[in-house]
Amino acid sequence: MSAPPPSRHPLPAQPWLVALPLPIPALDFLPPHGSPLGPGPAPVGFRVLVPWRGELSVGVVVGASEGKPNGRLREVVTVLDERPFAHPAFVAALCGLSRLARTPLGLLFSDLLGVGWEARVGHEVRVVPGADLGMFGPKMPGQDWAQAAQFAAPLLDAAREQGLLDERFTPAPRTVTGYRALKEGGASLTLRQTHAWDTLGNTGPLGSQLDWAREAGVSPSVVAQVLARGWAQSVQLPAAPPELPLPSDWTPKPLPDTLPQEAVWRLHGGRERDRYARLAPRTLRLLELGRGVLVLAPDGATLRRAWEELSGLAKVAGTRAVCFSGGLNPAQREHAWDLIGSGEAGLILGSALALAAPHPDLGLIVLLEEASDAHKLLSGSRAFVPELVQRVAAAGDPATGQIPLAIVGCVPAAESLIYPGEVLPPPPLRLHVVDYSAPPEQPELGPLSSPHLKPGDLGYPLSHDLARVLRQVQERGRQAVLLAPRRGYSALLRCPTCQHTPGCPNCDVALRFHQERRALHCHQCGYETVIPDRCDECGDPMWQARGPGTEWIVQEVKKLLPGMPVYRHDGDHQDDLSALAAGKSGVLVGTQGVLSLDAPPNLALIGLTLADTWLNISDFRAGERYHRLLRQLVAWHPGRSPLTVVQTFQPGHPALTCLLGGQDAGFYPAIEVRAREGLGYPPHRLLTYIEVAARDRVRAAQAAQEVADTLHGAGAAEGEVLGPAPSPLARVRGVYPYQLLLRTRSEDRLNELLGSLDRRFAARVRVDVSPRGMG
DNA sequence: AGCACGCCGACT
DNA sequence: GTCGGCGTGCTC
Repeated sequence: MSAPPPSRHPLPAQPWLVALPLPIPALDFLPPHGSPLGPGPAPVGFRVLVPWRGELSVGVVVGASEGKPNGRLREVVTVLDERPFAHPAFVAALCGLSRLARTPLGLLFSDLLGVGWEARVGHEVRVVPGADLGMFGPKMPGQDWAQAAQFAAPLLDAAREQGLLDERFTPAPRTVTGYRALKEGGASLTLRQTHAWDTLGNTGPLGSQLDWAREAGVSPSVVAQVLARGWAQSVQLPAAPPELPLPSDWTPKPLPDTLPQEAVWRLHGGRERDRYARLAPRTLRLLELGRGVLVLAPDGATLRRAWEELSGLAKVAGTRAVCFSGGLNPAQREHAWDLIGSGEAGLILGSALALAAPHPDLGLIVLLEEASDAHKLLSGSRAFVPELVQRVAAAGDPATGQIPLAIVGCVPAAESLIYPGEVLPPPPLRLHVVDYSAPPEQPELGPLSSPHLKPGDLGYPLSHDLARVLRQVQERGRQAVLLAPRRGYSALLRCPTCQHTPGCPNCDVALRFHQERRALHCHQCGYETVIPDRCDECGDPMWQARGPGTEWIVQEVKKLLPGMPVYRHDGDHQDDLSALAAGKSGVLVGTQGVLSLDAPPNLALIGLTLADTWLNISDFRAGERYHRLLRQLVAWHPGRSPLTVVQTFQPGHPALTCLLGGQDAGFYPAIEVRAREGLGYPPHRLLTYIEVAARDRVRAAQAAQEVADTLHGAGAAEGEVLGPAPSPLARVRGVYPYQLLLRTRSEDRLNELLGSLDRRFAARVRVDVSPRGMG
């Protein structure tokens, strides 16, 4: 950070590879001349300032350049850090993924490094002694150091490129605007104003006019007058460290550490709190040894609960816990990062953004709910966090090697079963299945089955069984939660005469019906329209709703239980649930998102109104996802086991029946692993999704075929390439996507095949090496 | 991502 | 004759 002496290095230094937060590959820059870091190895994970399009931009050093030094390279202007800003294992993981997935490294960095892209430095410039900047115009730096901000950045860069600019950088802590008393002022002050001025002089600078007024015991208008009359001025003061979320007081009672010692291990089953209790002794021991523990959660709700359960351990171990996620403001992020990098905070809990955490000695990474789809980033890189976490753990520390990885969650992903570990026993279960498909002589599936129902007389969308227990909930003043498979009133609106369903003009999907807004809404692109009076196919004025959504269920419950408070919680609408949280009787209707809330304390009943929606998705993970939802539901309440009613047309699905059979959380994933063997699905093969899309349908189809031909030309075997096929949504946001799937045995093989696609095609080609939620 | 360059349609 | 659409290519 000090001024580089204006001497030139005689040796041609090896360029550094620098990632910028842009969707481009890492670029080469020469080390800063005169820097002590110059001739040594590239400072991986350190941030640098580099010339970029006439200005300066922050980048992260990812390694030494492999190519031969190109004569026209620019130099790094300064190194911003004194220790790695991103963990070297994180950098290595991103480089590896970037190579395999053909994702620009900069895109991965901008998605996954959530702090530090703003250089917090003072920047001063002057002309190199003896040089003349006159050719750049009149307003250029002179012999004395001056703030760089006064000069035009492109002109400074031109001088920099010519080697005519001397620059120095100094750490610039965050500041806040404050107020300081001046000895001399302008117009004279009143009595009160003099008092305010006096107070400010005695206390020293204060952070705001309001603080100042409060301190002096006067009204804010008085201090404003002191300022206006020139007896005080605003100054930049170093900002106090921002407040970070407080750790919880709670610590789990000490248990012996019986967890595995392997490099990668897992812990599944039981209730969430049981798993944290088992994890606590290992975490505590590592923290006491001064090592770091990083816990990664897929979503805000899981992170909040992990923070509740684990953050109290840090204090016991004599260190600090920090929470790092998108919820922090920039000042908090910088402060938390500083605490991590210095080793002051040993326990780090966070979202994917915490994966870069530069703790100097990580002793364990804990990945929560590895099967959750929320681990799939929705932003540009579409990275899958568990895949990255594995790479980070494997890359490890140059000194200590692989970082141990613990995979912890409700139900193991089929991919996790290869690792050693433990499955905790399931919590007590009270489950009742309502069979919508069955004639009445079906055997009883639970304590509340009604053997005398006639077909078609089961009740829909609330079955008679569910209605009866709902009435009991009301009579006894208890609480119930009903899950509907979707928001809105119903899945779709259909003409009973001609079966026509209004579709989205942009996306070729059926529009969802929203009763409340009297609107048809596309859940794909957001298109919204009013409900047409008549079917635009046959002109019939009648419409019929199909497939219950939250609005419909709310309406049914209100009809069934007059006087019972009914609340709704979904993506469109969140009622105030404080009455439920206080234990008052009521029914909550929501989508799967209600699982991110704390279970209502008096919960006696959970109803899954139409389970089949989780199975009808054409995705080979549908069964796994459905099973996980069921397990999460029955383990939701931390202390009791509410009656769970599942209404379904497929009561024999193993994802459901294995719960009734008392199997543990590892049982169903093992079934999945066996079933997927013959299908060539993960974990037996790596699945890669390739999308070829263009505005013009024919061009997209031809390019997709060309991609397939290229893969076959590169030696792809029968069964390694599937497709191309038009996407199930024939048109999305105005483009026609075609899709291909690769099923490869190994990463090397995948890399080989993808290598053949490293050229231009007549349509946009996108590769996803960890696809989720597709057929 | 931005931003420039470049090549074809509707307009002051 | 230009203005402007977005396809293609580059940034060290």
